[in-house]
Amino acid sequence: MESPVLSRKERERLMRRRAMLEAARAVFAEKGYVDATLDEIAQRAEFGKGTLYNYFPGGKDELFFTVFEEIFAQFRQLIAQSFAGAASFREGFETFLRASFEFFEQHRDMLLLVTRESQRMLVSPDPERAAFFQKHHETFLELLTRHIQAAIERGEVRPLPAEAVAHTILGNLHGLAMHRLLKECVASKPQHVFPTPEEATRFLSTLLLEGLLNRTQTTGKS
Amino acid sequence: MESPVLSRKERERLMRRRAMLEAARAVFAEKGYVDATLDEIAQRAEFGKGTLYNYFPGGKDELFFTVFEEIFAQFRQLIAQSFAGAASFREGFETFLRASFEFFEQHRDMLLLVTRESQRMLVSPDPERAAFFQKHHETFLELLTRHIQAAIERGEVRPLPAEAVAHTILGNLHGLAMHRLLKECVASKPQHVFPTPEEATRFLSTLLLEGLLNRTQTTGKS
DNA sequence: TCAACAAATGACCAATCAGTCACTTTTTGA
DNA sequence: TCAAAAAGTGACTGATTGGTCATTTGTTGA
Repeated sequence: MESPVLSRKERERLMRRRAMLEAARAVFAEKGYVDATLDEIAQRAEFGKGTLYNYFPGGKDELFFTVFEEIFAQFRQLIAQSFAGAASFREGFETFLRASFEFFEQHRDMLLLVTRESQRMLVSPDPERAAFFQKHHETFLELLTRHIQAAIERGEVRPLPAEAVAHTILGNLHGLAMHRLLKECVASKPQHVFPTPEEATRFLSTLLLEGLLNRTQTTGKS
Repeated sequence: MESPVLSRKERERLMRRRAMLEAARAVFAEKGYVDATLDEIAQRAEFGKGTLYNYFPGGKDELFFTVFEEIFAQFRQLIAQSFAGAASFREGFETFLRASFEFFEQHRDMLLLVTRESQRMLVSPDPERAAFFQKHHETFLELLTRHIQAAIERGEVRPLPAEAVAHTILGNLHGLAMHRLLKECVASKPQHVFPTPEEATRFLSTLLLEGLLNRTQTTGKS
């Protein structure tokens, strides 16, 4: 990002850091914050536990926060790119949904990690943790709110409180992604409801943009 | 429920059980499952820790599951009552939303508890916990799905997959309740967006039933 | 080659806490 | 009244695990 040339040592150090973060992400996703142990992360990264502290002096917390910083940065980028250059709110919105479902499908471990920890941390009794997650959460809301507010002013979207709409959209996205993941995991029903990101997008787009009420009743039924 | 007359001993035993469950609920809500300690629960209930094991031989887990059984039972009742006797889906749906927001407002600790633990437990690595929460989650979905499916068949609601709609509704409900709670807690913005359950209901009802898109564009703007 | 420095390591320590059980207190009913 | 049974108790134990640091291993450059 800043300096184009790094010494071999610096590059190696970054590689090791990366390996540790990958291991941490995998273990956190599989076990959750509390049940994840530094021993397992160290083992998975093929380092001694002490070495972790060379790279992340803050220990478990620093690893955890860093993992989330990266996930959140990716998601912020996803929001920005989806709406950039869209001709209408609807178009940007559907691009955003599609990209998100694809993102969660490709990074299932992140979805699990976010589900397991993000909501929980928002209301953590530890004020530092709560503040970290609330800050990022608000950033997402602001990014989305901007586009929604603009769409409302253009008359594309109903005049509802934009921030609440943003919150709703994020909640729905996460909820539906989880719904798909759960349906897949719970053995009783083999297929999940929306096999492709495209179908999930259509469903959520229809529901949120057009509403639940049926507007084609004019012909009557049967 | 079964026997109308209980001996004094039996009644006293039930009262003590109740006190322990109240204490457990409070501590779980405040600290979360992992950080809640049996010592604190015992102290809060004004019993020795050993006594807890007389009433809940399964220890921490049994206390936790029992607390959730009760919350879930209350919420099932709330769903059933809301739709019973409603003239239309819309009416039942709005009653359900209103009752839910009021429920969460009165039982803030339950909302926190559910937020903190329920999602997390749905994807718990412990299969027993995951199964317990998935079972209850599916029951909620089924209850709602029934009403939605009927509304679709009556032509009141768009022909969308009913179960996915149910999932979406539950997610939105929880999400908006959390949004209100967070706005209240985070000091930066003193007021929350929807001060009353009624306003929250109107917002969510409009959004989900009518959709985001503005349908009053015929007059054009300004 | 090797001394000086840097990095890696994992045995160890201290803290936490669920669960146990030998002991104390209360209740019972004869 | 009082012995036996029931209920209550909290100090203790064993297991877990985040974090430390003395030691080992590897690297550098003269």
